[in-house]
Amino acid sequence: MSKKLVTIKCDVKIPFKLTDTRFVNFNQDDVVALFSELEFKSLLPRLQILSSKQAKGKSKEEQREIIIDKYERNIKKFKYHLIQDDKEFKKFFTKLKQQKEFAFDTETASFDTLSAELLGISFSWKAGVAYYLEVRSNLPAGKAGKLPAHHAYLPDSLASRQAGAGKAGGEVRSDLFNYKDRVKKGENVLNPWLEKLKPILENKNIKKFGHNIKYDIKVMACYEIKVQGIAVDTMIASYLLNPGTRQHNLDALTFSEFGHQKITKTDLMGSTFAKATADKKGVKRKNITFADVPIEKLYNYSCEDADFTYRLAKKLMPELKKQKLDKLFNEIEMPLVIVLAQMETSGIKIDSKFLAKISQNTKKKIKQLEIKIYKQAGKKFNINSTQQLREVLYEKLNIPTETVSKTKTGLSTAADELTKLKDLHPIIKLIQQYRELVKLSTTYIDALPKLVNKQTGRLHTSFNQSVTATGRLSSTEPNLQNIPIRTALGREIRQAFIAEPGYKLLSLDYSQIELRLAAHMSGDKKMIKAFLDNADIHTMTAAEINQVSPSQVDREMRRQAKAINFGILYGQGPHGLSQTADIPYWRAKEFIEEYFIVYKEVKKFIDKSIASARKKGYAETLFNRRRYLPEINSSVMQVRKAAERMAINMPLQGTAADMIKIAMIEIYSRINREYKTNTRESDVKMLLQVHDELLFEVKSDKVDKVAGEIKKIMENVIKLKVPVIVDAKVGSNWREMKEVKS
DNA sequence: AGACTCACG
DNA sequence: ACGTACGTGAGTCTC
Repeated sequence: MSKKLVTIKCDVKIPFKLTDTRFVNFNQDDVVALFSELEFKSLLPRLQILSSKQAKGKSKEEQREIIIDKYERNIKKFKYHLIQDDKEFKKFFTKLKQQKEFAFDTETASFDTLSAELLGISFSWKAGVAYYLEVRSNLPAGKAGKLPAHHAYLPDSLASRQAGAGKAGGEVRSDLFNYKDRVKKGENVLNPWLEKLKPILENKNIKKFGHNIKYDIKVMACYEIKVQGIAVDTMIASYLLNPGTRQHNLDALTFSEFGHQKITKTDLMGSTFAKATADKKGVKRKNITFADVPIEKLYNYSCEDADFTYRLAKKLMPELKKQKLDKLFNEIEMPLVIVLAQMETSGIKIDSKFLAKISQNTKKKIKQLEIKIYKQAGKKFNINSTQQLREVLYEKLNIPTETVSKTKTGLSTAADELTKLKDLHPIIKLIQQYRELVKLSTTYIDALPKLVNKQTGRLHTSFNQSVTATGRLSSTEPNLQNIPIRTALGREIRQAFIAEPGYKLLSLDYSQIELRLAAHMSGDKKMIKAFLDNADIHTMTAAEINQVSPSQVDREMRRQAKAINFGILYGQGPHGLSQTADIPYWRAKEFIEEYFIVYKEVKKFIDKSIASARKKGYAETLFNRRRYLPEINSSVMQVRKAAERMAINMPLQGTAADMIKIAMIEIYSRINREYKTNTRESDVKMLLQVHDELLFEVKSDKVDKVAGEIKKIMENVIKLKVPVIVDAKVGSNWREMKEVKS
């Protein structure tokens, strides 16, 4: 009997708390037995290996070797080929040429797609068969160079930037195409294998499958190969089929769909990704990359990727069709991939000097606040620690806590709670100011300049297409969808987002798109009329629920009406409204009742959304995007109500997301058709998407024309029962923007 | 790794 | 009687 314990993380659903996380220890052998019995396979192979006699008492490193060995025996049944010389390549290439569709996957030395050095590419067009082309020592030397700040990614160019072959040396192994001669003559030629592959990868009629294919597109673009015929991204296919989960990585899908456990990156590279604790201690972390993995292991790994990407594509596509998600997939999500690739590659220019200046000022102010806070508290403490702050406020200073809500660990110190206390003690306001400055300073002012790409001098975010439950995009490293705007210092940060000389930033945003969609989808006559009359919707709502004429609506009434209009979109109840509108509970309750009398069809729409989600098991958008809501039938009221709110919100938020995605695709095609210059640059670049806003960098003299064209595209994505209004603004930075008159 | 807090739509 | 708006990502503290 193994005594080794396995810790399992469990999400436990319990009444009134929704979920909680517990860690439970089990005997390892029991877990193996249990998982087998339940056919719950995900961890099974690994656990079996680790509890085998062979692995007992071995070090982590030795266990890793055992796992890899076992894995290599596992894939013996597959035909994975390593292609290293021209003879093999020619044989492979003859077969590739006959294919109408295939999966491919690129392996690179780093994860920075602007300078990712290609190590190899794997291909598969038949389950269980794959080829890995090693190209790392075939790179043409002497092509090192800087990316121009304004390189165009697609349609045509990404400045060549291949920094020779690095450590592998610029040895040219091939004599295809008289390659050596051409290099000697100083001709600008690609690696000969890549040159052969280029027409196939660029052929629109040959379908390509990939997993997170945006990455491979960007890598190939570094080699001036413009991948076309992008048919299936299996990550996105999985996302559309099940948007609620985040398990869309290839390893997880391979396992859940085929019961095959792939070798993981960690197994392959050891503790490369292990925590950066070593960094903090000043110990230099080993920087292992794919480049350091022996080719015998790497080719199997890569072939497995291509193989299972192919199999997944073949399996998931019929499933998408069956669920009627194929149109959304083929006409929105897949065409969007290339748009996002271009946006990420373009990046946005940042005024780092300006941020450095703000940083200094902010740091000074933070120091001053610290001193004042310590004085008020009567001692020094870490203000960033909620634990210590809680102790100072609620114990040392005895600030009354009747109104303060609790978190799992004790009394809350969140902004809302502090606002309630702001008149009770002078320290509260100081802490509020301190929090704002520290937040902006650490998350933006100091963080953004560090992420500027050295080659391009610009900030390149990643847009993730398979994260959100509603169909929105998300943005990481850095998140450029949450750049401050609500406070004065926040707006200063926006000022650091600038355009190149000779260019302007152009912003276009949908005006009240979710409310307009609510009007359209509910068919509510009063709401539709308000939008048709181009009236101020919040004023109209205020007039209706207070039963006064619009001219009698004061600021306070409008503010409350605005809160209720937004609250409705999220299924908010009286308590929530009383908080956001800052009115008593009874008043909020009255308001909501009155609101549903005025906007009868909105109430019906809400009820219908819930009923439909209950019947079908999912909420859906106008474009058939789904969000599964199994909990809408929960017997726990809390849980059920939460699912009902999601059923109300998702069709609105999700349809808005669908609309802007369609607009982006159309705009992208327009830009490439009309604004490509002869230097393969573009006078118009799409830079960012912030849910209902698109940000462009546009040649100054073309701003007016472009603004009009884009506005028209955005407004006409779909025909609604109400007008769709897009506001256009232009400026030399993201803060000071003036309306563009059309 | 989780909890908390807070930036955005 | 419960808690109370939807959707994200990141920095920091704590263990």
